[in-house]
Amino acid sequence: MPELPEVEVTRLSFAERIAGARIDAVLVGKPLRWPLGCEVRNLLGQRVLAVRRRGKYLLLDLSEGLLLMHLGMSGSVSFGGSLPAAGKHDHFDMVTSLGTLRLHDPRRFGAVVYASGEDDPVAQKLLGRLGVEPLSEAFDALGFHQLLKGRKTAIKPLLLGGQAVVGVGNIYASEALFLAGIRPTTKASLISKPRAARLHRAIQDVLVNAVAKGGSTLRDFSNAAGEAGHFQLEAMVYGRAGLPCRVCAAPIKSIRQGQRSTFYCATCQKP
DNA sequence: CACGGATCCTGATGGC
DNA sequence: TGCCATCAGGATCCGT
Repeated sequence: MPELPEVEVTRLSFAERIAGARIDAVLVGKPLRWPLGCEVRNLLGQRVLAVRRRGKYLLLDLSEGLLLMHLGMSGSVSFGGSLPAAGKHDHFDMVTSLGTLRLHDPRRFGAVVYASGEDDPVAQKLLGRLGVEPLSEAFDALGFHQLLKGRKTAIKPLLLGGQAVVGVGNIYASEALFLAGIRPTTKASLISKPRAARLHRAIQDVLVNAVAKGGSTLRDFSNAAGEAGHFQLEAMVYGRAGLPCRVCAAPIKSIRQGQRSTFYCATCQKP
């Protein structure tokens, strides 16, 4: 569920409410992708100063450290003053003076990791190789084109890799390539400067729109306050195999790239 | 180093 | 309370 828009919508839904909270208790459930990396008692008494985002990570600035949260494939966060008792898929509860922050993650590809700060090797291992933020000034069309020129792989799996740009996942990669009119199988190195500029713009547009709409989901995404997203009502290609293209009515195609499904319109998107 | 594939885990869905 | 195969929003690790 969580690509950049969902993570950002989640962040916006609880960042202000949790700011200043004192951590009173932490309950861990089944193991997540990586171990917490510290004793629970090290967290107690610390304050949550702010919540930031880097790629698909949520970064909770604590008074003496940093908590990195990742939602994996199936994770969601809730924050509130009266959450129900932890269920079988609630694997991290942080009870604070302002409410409980809970990570719900059936598949457990998500993680909560403690680091002393962003320079901590633990944090660097997770954040150090991430590409540029797509909604920041640092994401520029020329630099993006330069990066594509050096890569032989197909553009769609490259977008998922997180080295050229972070935050674009399987849904928005297909959507952005549709908006840009580029076939997902096109070798990155063969994309011309104007087409790279179009893709650069499409990535920003699709992500900004998704954040504005409250995040997507094919199923059950909701933010930390329990409100659902609406993007699925407007997907141009994702999940629409065999259905008519919303622009030209040709049937949307579905293929596999790197074990992931890709959707595109063979008419609107050129190799 | 760049690339493709296997892998972690649980649940939903659809064919039989 | 049927069983089995397939697929699902991510990202790392391991060969080549």
